[in-house]
Amino acid sequence: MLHINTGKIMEDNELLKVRREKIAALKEAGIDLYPNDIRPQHTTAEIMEKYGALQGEELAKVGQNFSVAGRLMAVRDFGKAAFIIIQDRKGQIQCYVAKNNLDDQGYLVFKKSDIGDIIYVAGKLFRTKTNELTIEAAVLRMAAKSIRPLPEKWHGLTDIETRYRQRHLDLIVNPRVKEVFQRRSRIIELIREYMNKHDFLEVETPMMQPRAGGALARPFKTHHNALDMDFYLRIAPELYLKRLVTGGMERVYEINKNFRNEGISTFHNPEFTMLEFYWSYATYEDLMLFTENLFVHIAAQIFGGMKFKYAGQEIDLTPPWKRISVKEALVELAGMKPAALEDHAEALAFARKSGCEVKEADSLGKVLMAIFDEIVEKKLIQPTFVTHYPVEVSPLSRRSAKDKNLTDRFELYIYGKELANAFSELNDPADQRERFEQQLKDRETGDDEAHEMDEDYIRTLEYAMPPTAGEGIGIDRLVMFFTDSPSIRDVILFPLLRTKTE
RNA sequence: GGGCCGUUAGCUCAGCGGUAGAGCAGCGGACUUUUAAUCCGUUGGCCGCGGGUUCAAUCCCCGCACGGCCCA
Repeated sequence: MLHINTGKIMEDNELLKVRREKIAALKEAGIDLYPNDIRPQHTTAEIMEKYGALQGEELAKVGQNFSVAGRLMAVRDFGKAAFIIIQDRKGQIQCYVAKNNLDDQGYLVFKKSDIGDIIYVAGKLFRTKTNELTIEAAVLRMAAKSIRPLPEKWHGLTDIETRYRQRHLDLIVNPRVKEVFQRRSRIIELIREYMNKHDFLEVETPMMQPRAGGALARPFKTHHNALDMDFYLRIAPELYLKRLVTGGMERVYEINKNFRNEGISTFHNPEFTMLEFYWSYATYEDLMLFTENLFVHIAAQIFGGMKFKYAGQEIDLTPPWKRISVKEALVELAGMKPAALEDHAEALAFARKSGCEVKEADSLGKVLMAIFDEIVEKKLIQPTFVTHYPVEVSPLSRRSAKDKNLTDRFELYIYGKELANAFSELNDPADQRERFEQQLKDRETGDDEAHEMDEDYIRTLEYAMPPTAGEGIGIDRLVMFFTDSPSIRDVILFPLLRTKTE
C-alpha cells in the first residue's frame, strides 16, 4: 500500500527488516552493495540474437566472457545450484548459478540476493537439458541491492493507481508498458523524420506566456517572483509559431506540451503533447494531403500496412480519407434540416432537444458545434476530415472564399475522437482584430474559453505574414491509436493524479 | 460537477454482523538442469480514514480521501 512510504510503517515491516539483515551480513563479509565499476559487455538481447541458434559444440567455441547486468526477476533454487532470470533494458536471459562455479563471495551474494536486486553475471554460454540458452555464472556480483519487494511475478502489478504513481514498478514487471513507450518514441522519431524531410525547422516556443492564446481553452496560471508577474502555461504555441513564420521561418514545427485547465478523462490529460506546424504558401487542402501522407509514413513503419485495430474496431488509413463539411455532417449524421443550419432559433431548439447544453446568447456557429460534438463526433470512426467550421468558433482561421461565415479549416477525426485541427491562417490584421473583438464579447457573455485580445500579435500581422496553413496533431491520442491503448494515461509516463496525503 | 464501482498481508484476490483467509513473495528445512520448479514447515494485517448503529462492524449507515468507468 501507499502508506508504506511513511517511516513508521517502514520500520515495522518484516519484509524490509529481513532485507536489512541481509544487507548487514553482506557488509560484514566486505561486499560493496552499491559498487560503481559494473560494466556489462552484453545485453540479454544481443546474446539471444547472436547465439540463440548455436548448439552444444559451436556454443562451447564462442568463448567464456559474456557478461550482463540487470534486475533479478526469478530464482529457481535447488540448494547448491539455481536458475535465475536477469532482465535488462533489452529483455531477459537465464543464468545458471552453481556453488562449485563461484567463489565464496559470489555464492554468498547469490544466497543473500532477493528478487528485485540488480546483479551482474559473467561466464560462458551453454544449453540446458530443455535447450534454453543460459549463462553459466563464473562471476556474480551485486550491482545494486533492493530492500523493497517487487510485485508478484505471476499476476504482476494490476492496481492502476499504483501503476501510475509508481511507474518504475509498472515498467519492471509489465513488459508491455515499456513496449508502448518505445513505440511512442519511435512514432515521434518518424514524425521528426517526415517534417525534416519536408524542410520544416524544429523550434521551441514559450511555455510561460503573459496571455494564453492560440486556442479556446482555460489556462493554468503561475507567477514569476522576480518580475512579480503572472504568467499562463501555454494552451497552444500557435501565436508564437506564426510570429516565426512572419519572421521568415516559412516552415516550422514544434513537438511539445500544452496545458489546458479542464477535466481529466481517458482521452484528456491536462498536459499533453502536440505536434504543431506552419507551412507558408500552402492551404488547409494541402494540409489534408500532407496529413494523410504523414500517417501513411508512420503506419507503414509501425504496422507495415494501413490497417490496424483500436478497441476491437478496424481502422483503415488508406488515403484518400473521407471529407465532409460541418454542415453536411449535421444534415447527414445528425438529421438536421438544411434550413435549421441557418436559423438560430431552430438550431437552438434542435440542440436542446438533442441534450446539448446551450445558452440563448450562443452564436449560431457555437450552437451548431454543440450539436456536432454531441451527435456527429462519435459517428466518425474511420479517418474523416471535417471541414468548414463556423467563423465564430475559429478566430484565427481564414474565411472561406465561398462563404464568409465559414473558415478554411478542418479537424481530423478517428474513432470518434479529434486528432488534429488545421486551417489556412488568417493573416489580414484588420480581420484578426475584429475576430478578437468578437471573442471579447463572447467572454462578456460568460464564455471563459474565448480568446483574449492580443495587440502584440496583431502588430506582428501588420508586418505581413505570408499566406500560411497550420496544423496541430495530438501526439498522445495518436500514440493511443497506434498502441491500442484504452486510456491516455497508458501513453503518458506520469499522468496527472491528485497527490495523496498521509 | 453528477452517477456507479473499488480500496482487506509486499503483490493478486476471497470473506460481507460473532472479532481475518488463500495463492504468490518472504522466512526455516530438503534438493546441482529448472521454466509460475517441487516437497515439508512457518512468519506476516490500524480490513483506506473519521463518525454512527449494535452486546459485537472488514461487513450495515453517514461523511471524507484516493482511484476507475460512464455522463456533463
